[in-house]
Amino acid sequence: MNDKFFDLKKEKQDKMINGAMQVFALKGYKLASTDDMVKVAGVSKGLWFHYFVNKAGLYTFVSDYCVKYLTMELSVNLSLNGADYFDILYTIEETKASVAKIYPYAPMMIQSMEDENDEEILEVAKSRIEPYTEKVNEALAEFSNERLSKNVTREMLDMTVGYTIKGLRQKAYESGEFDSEKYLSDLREYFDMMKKIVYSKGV
Amino acid sequence: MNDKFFDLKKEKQDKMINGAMQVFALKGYKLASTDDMVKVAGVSKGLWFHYFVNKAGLYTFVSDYCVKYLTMELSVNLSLNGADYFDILYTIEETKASVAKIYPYAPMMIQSMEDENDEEILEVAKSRIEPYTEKVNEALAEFSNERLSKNVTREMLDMTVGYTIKGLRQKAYESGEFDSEKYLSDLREYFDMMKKIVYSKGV
Amino acid sequence: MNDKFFDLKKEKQDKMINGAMQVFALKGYKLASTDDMVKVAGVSKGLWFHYFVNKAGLYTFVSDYCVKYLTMELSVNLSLNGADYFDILYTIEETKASVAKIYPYAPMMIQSMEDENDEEILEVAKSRIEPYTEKVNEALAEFSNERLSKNVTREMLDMTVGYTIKGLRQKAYESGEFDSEKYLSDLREYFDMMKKIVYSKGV
Amino acid sequence: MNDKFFDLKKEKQDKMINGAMQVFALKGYKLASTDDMVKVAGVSKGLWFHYFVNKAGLYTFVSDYCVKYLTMELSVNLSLNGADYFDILYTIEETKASVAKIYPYAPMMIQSMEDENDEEILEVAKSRIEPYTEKVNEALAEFSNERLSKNVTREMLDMTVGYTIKGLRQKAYESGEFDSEKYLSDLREYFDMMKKIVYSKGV
DNA sequence: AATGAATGAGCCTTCATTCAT
DNA sequence: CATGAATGAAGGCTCATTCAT
Repeated sequence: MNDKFFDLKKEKQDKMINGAMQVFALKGYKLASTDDMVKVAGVSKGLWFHYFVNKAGLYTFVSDYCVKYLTMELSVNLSLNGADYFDILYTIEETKASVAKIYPYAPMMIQSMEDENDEEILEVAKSRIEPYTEKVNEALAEFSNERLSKNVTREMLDMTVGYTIKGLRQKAYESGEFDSEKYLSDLREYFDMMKKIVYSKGV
Repeated sequence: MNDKFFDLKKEKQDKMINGAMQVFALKGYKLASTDDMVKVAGVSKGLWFHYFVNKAGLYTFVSDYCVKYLTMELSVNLSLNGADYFDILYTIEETKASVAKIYPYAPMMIQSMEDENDEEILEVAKSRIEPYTEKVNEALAEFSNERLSKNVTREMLDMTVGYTIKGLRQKAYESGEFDSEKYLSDLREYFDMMKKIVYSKGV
Repeated sequence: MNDKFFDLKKEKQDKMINGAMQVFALKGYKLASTDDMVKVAGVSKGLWFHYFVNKAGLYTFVSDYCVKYLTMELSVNLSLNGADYFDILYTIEETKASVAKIYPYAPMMIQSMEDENDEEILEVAKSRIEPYTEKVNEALAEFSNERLSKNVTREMLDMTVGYTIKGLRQKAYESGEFDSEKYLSDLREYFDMMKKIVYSKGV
Repeated sequence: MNDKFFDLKKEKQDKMINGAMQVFALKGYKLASTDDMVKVAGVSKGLWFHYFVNKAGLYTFVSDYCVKYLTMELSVNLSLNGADYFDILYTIEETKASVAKIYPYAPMMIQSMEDENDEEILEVAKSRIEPYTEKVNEALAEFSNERLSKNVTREMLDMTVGYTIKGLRQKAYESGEFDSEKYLSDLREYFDMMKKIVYSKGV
């Protein structure tokens, strides 16, 4: 990319980042069209290529930016946190929800990257998401499995909770915009239930 | 479509159905290219149009076929079944796995139809899937919520189980082909855990 | 072409000739599709190629056949004829109209050949029509220009009469089928008028 | 269409209009290929669609433009005119010939529109030509039939003159380009003859 | 810096032609 | 002899990318 992008007014930078993120997140790499971005961001076609060389370069930048921004926010929020499994996850999703205030499609972009399967960009998508995954795993590592009911393994829990969060997130985008409120309240309800059934009684 | 398709040798019919199903399931309607299908099924470009008029016609046929085939199989398998929530679901997924023996991408096609969001074909995708959804709901209606622990609502259960099944199914396709064995064993393990934690003790 | 075509039952030969003639005459060489001919003649696609090798071969045969048939008929009809300019022309067109009883699109085919401008078949179309033109010219040569009013040259007469006949013929096909009656009566009316205004008074 | 077309340099606009007009006029709607236009106008394939959406849009624009331009010119030239039948017609054709200086295929395009029979575009072709037909009829209405010889009806005259003009126009294109000089001189000669034979003596 | 006109490779679709049955 | 399934080249159209202004 062309670093002079950062010399643009922050406002314009964000308009472009948001535009690209929205289109990439909603349609995936291949179906994201430059014309869509032109319309959504109100920035001429040539400019995208001026700063980001080509579509792949733009994707690389946006996915990178998205993950870095989120990871940074997580660094702040997670450091304060206790070690309950669901509280950690809630904090993470809460952080995403707060990021969505500035970059409304960031949570979906993260998801979109995980689901991306276009050959051309696969490697980029997968590699960029790693720092985020790592951060999450690191945080969850603090949680002691001993608190789990003997009926529940940590692997099973990670799996079902992971898929459920993903499902709820997609649901939160159903209106076209990210519904923060609904998302967090759905999550809270789900986590509350889970706490009751996966922890061992004595706790 | 051209009904003479059914006069072809069953083998060729299935080669075409499987080819189209694979490409549609993996890429979605818009990104599914006839060239891909030509490669995958070893059938020339013109022939698809000879039998199915256009891409939308092919999608309509394949999605229809896929759901009808599955629904038929479900009719057989579900009729024998008792009323345990997870047993019903397992039977359903077991049926999908058995359909995958003949149409390896049928389970993913069903999923793909639910996730489809291309304007041109949206209506078709959504309408074709309904008979299946109905069948499933009908089967699950037999299950009495009274058996659930008071910590668990039926809505929450449906939600988390639904998302988890979807997740496991996607995982089963990670190798490129549907891994039936792994899928059913993953499901079994998950369902076993769930049975222990969502049913009320006395049962 | 494959001469075995003539071993077919006359009825089938004519069905094929008529079918090809209709489609070529109505649409011109390039837009005439084999599928149309299949539909119109009720003869399978392969058969056309079996007897005529390719589309150009079929066109060559049909245009040739058409002109030869007409020329033959003209030989008969014109031999009986006196030497009035318009009577000769009327006889010619009357002959075409009678040919149309058996090959309804023959008159239009003749016209279509004159108007043909597809590169691939141009040469064929132009060369095949020559015997007919010659025949007509030969017949008209019998007419002595001396009868014309001094205001009218033979070239001018040929030209305007030629264009007008062509126009009336196209009009006669407007319904989709050749309207023999109307065509001849239009011609008669036109010729009657012309006789009155182009011949010198004394005649 | 995209109105920004009119922001192009007049020169390029005309290159495109002429290119499209030439190919449409010579081949008719269906056989007119964008590749031909690319070659003839030296303008890339994508650009036609950038400005005119699709082939039908381009035809609509060109036929519209062609008729409007001609009708405008006619408004100027016809207003000065007396009421002789052939003088009116000559002025009309003279106007076409002058339009051909800038848009060489405009006269043929007008003819092509009248002859067009492609289903997809039929309605467009017929409707666009109407203002021109009206204009012509309006002008000819000024002419009093009383001047005609009793041997000649107005209908017959309109018919034969119409067909002859059409024929001469086609002839004027035989070289590939419109031969204005030849066309007008042919017309003049024809009209001169006609004047002598269709008007009643006393005039 | 910013714009959008211009290009051409690629995809859907049609249709003459081939060939197995 | 007859059929129509099968093929692939060509045409309409889209879209990432380039470039003159």
